[in-house]
Amino acid sequence: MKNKKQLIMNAAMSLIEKNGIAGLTVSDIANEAKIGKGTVYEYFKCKEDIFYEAMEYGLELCVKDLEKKALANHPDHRKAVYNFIDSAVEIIKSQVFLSFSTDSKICGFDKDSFEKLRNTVQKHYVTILGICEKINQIGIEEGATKKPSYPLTHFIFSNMIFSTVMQSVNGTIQIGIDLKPYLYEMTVKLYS
Amino acid sequence: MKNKKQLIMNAAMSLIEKNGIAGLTVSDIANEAKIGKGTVYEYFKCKEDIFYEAMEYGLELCVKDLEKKALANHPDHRKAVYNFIDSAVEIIKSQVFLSFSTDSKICGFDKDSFEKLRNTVQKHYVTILGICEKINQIGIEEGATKKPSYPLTHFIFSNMIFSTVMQSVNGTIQIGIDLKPYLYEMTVKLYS
Amino acid sequence: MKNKKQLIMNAAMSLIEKNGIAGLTVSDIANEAKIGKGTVYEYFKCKEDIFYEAMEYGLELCVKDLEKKALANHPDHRKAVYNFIDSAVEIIKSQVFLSFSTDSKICGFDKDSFEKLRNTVQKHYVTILGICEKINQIGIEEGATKKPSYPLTHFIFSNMIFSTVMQSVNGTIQIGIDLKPYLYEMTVKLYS
Amino acid sequence: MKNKKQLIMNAAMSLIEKNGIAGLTVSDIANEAKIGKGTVYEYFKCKEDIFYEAMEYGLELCVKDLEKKALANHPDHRKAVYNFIDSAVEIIKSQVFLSFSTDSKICGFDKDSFEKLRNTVQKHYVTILGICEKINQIGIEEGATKKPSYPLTHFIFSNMIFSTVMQSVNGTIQIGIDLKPYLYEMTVKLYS
DNA sequence: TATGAATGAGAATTCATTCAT
DNA sequence: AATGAATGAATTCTCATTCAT
Repeated sequence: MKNKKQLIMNAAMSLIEKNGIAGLTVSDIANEAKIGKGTVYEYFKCKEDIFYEAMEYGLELCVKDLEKKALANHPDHRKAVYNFIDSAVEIIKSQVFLSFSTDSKICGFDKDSFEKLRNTVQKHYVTILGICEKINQIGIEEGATKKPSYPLTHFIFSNMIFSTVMQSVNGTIQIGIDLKPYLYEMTVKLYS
Repeated sequence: MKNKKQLIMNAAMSLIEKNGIAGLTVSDIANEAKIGKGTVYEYFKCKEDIFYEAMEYGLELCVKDLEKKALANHPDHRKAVYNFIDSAVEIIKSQVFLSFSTDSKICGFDKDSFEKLRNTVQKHYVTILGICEKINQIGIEEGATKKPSYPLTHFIFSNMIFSTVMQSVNGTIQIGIDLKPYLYEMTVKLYS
Repeated sequence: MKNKKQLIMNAAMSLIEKNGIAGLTVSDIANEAKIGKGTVYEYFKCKEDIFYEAMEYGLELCVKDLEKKALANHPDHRKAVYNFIDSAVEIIKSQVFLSFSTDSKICGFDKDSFEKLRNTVQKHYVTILGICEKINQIGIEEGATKKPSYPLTHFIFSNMIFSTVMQSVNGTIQIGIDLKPYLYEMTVKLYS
Repeated sequence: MKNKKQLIMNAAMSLIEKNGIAGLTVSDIANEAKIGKGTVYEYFKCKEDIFYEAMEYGLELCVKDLEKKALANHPDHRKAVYNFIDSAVEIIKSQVFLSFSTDSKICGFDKDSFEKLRNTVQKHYVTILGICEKINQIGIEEGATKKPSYPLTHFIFSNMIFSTVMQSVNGTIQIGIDLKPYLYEMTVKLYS
């Protein structure tokens, strides 16, 4: 059984997805979590803390998931990128990508708390870039890609995947072709 | 002199940057715009309309700016990409990129209004992709790039520029190297 | 017509008398003042400020009243003391005596705000002691009293009047005799 | 070892002194008493009962203390008044004087409970006036004072002591002279 | 047109009280 | 007996919106 804190954070996440950050209320969170309103305050000092802790919690879960799935079962390079994309789809759907984005500056509540969140994001980015590097390592071994001159390429790779997947999932762009092979093709070019 | 409507929208933008969407109030907007609170309601039906109209307004300004700058003075391919990056920096700093992002789903207020905003975004994306295509046309003429098999590449290009610039501007990533040459190098690879 | 701030303070005073400090609510204050709840917050930052400002305001009114009445129409010594008692009855009934009492330390909200209130009380005490001195001056001229060796006597005099009147008004003590002549007699003894 | 009930009442007293009545919470009482919150409700029906019982309990202790100390060791009149003053200082410091004061009408919670408290106060006043009478009896025997025409004088005497001591202890008045001899002098005058 | 005082619905937060352990 | 997690009613406070001027 999940503990109450996680229940509250999950409820908050799911409500943010439904109503946006400006529409998030503690009453709704309590209802969604099927607990009393007062109970929320036994676990969190204030509403903003729920937001920021939920972001950090979701972020951690996602990065762990990404880490586990991307390189599971000794994939070849193409499979590893596909896994990365699949994981990205999950993450986007769970809305945690929000916290990867510095748009959280805008979505968030105040600058101080945002700083704390940004630090967490940066910490997790290190892990993500490490995953990207391992994926590219496979590509290098296969002769498909090269080692990039700067780690920034890994960053561009992960951003390409996440931004494309996000806009595809959310319908901002309508794409007629199969995304995965195309993104793989682009990946190979980026690391060429 | 700007008209009142623009004054209000600019005030809203600047406040969103400072306090986030959850912290946006009509009182603050009126103060920032140095007009009366009641006057705001002479120009906008409700607070959410300010948000959405400001987004659309800013978006339009930005895309126009992008269109004008990127291809000004018959640039070569590298210069055109550099111009695109410069314009992206401006756009990011003005926070309008928010509306490009489907995170606005999360930042926004309700799903119906979001649909309207998304349609505007899609319309502008067409313009942006057109700009990207024109830029690449220059690359093709120089022999630096090829015509991509799918327009999605233009989309990936613009996302690469915007996401990298955004995170650089906002400090989520610290980059030791000079961004422009590196992004140009990646552009050439993407379109190879 | 009284201004809104005074309306709110009067409402608060009257409710404190009815329900005590622990029972004071902003909703009740708004209802009593026949204004909207939000309006209260246009005039006061928070509930505690209403309490402290009302105390200071009431205190000032009372001291002014005391000053005006006690020595009105060139009274003889007995009449001056009687006037003082009459004014004390008014003050006690209006509940402002609360703020004379350091019990406000207990009734109040926090130590910092209490300090501010105490300073106001001390300031007004100076005025009150001045009134007492003037009253005694009349007694001296009549040969009824003497100048006390210390001003503390004035203080004891005013406390005697206020505490006796308070407990008589509130019914803590039941007194069979006519209070005024008795208190006058005691006054003469104190200043003998 | 004190029993739980007394522990709770002492905790409440000490918290009222710190935070005022409006700031008194059952949680704080439980913490201060180092017992569980639920345990408080094993000994008291509700929060207000703690307040009123604590008042009565403290009052009883004080009056007993006053009774014991004032006339201990066959004091002369001056010594008896000094003892009374010393005891008053103790009582003021323990904050129970609050319940002597009809300001408790304001500090308290509701009128019914206040009636009960007032009855207790009146009962104890009888004892106090008895003590004052005994003290004055000594004065009469010494030829220093006379029997007052009304018992109200005892009341005025005790009020003079308590109000002066209270405001001295709490700092509302700053007194340069030694309080005890002065109050004794006044006492003799009152009973002259 | 422009204003900002007034409002009250609704949000955040507190806390007395209960009850399962 | 003792506890403290859970609760929701009640409270403080906010702020979008209105409307008289």
